[in-house]
Amino acid sequence: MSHEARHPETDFLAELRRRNLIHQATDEAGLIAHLAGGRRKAYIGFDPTADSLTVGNLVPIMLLARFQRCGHTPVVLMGGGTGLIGDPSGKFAERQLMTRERVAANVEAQKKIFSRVIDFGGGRAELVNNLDWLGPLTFLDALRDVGKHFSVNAMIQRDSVRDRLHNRDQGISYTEFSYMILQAYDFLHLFEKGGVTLQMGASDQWGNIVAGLDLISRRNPAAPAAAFGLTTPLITKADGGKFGKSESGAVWLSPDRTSPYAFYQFWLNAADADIPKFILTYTLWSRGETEAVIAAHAANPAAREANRKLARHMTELLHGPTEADAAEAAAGALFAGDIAALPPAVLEEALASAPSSTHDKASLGAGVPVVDLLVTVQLAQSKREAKEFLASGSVTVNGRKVGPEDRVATSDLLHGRVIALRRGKKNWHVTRWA
RNA sequence: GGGCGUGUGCCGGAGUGGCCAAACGGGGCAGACUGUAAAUCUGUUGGCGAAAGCCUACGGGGGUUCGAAUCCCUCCGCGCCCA
Repeated sequence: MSHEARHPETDFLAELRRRNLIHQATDEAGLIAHLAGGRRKAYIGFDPTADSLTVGNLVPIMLLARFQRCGHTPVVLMGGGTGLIGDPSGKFAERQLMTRERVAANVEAQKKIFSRVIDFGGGRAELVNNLDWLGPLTFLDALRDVGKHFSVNAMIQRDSVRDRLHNRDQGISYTEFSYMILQAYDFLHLFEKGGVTLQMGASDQWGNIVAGLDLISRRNPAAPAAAFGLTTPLITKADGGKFGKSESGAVWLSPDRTSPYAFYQFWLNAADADIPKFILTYTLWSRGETEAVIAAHAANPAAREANRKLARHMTELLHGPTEADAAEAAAGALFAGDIAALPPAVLEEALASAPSSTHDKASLGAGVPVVDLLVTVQLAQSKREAKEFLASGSVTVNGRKVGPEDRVATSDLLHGRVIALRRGKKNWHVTRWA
């Protein structure tokens, strides 16, 4: 792993500013001095709402990685406790509670992702679960020690709560209303017991972060607490679309949910106008490198050099060099040339990471209608849709355009075992016959 | 508690007894152009079927009618006004 070097910058805030990653910060001057004063600890919380995380979570994850590369100690906070309650921020409706088993399983599954970009060796980073301290907390203790410091008057002013209070469709339960108290308590706990002095997060977490700082200062009225908050801006796309969605839905960070191939494609397909921003926001490249790549892209976007480098970098970071190689090879084989002309070994290797399925070779004898194949392989949702695709000339078999009446047969097999289907410009599917 | 209004496809929003699987816009998908880009233009957008057609669908249930998203009853959600 290339956890070391590569990131010569040591001034965390300067690095973030260069990359336009600071949205809001409390007492920025104080924070600069604080970080300059030694090795510090900062944390970001992650909600275990699913068994994986998406590219939408990548900014905060990378934020911790950057923090580490600047010589500090990142702390990953898993919301094993708060996840049992549910964050009302940004939600228009009360959510159904997840079971304890579900939350615990999600926490375990998410843990794996962090070690890909953060080095947990030798105490260089920490991973904690707030269930460890929220679990034992009794209701009475929470009300006396924590709740007493919160003003309901202030709490109902919070956007996340106010929206729900004024929303005629959905109110907010006492449970979700209490969420911010728990999250504030997390900061207090980590500050007092763990020496954590900075909480970071996406801009929608500002309220929760400030609530934590508030609680810390109320609990320590004598000493002005050296605790800080920092948020990153919301990542938007140039065309106004939501970042993090591909044709097939959300882009996840674990390979079982989004294959390295699809992950690579996601970055490769970034719009020109988004490339500079994505490079600054997500890569770990040095100042020189980011500037060079961005300049090259501006000079000749059609070469797509920046797209490829970005896709390669991100895929390697999350899935490792071997998977990145495969994704790159597949992209080259499927989009850059004549697939039918590739030698067997190259083809086999190139397609290793592309979506695929296995079929019975015997059925090829009579010929399999492409219409049916498209459906079974899920390149089309229904037979009617499959016919539509075929009629509009959007389907190819081994790079050859086919029509509604066409069938695939033994003669279509590449090297006796593979038939490559494509629907539309970018949707490939490799069928293997045995 | 009373009155008025409203609930349509992925979303917004027309439609007020047959011509409605439902105008129009957005989004999605596909084609052309390209660079696996953006913008633009074109087509398409419930399911099954080669087709005729059949099935499911206009908040839930029931009814009137040859025929209902459209009329009636009732229930539910939401909004506004009065108490």
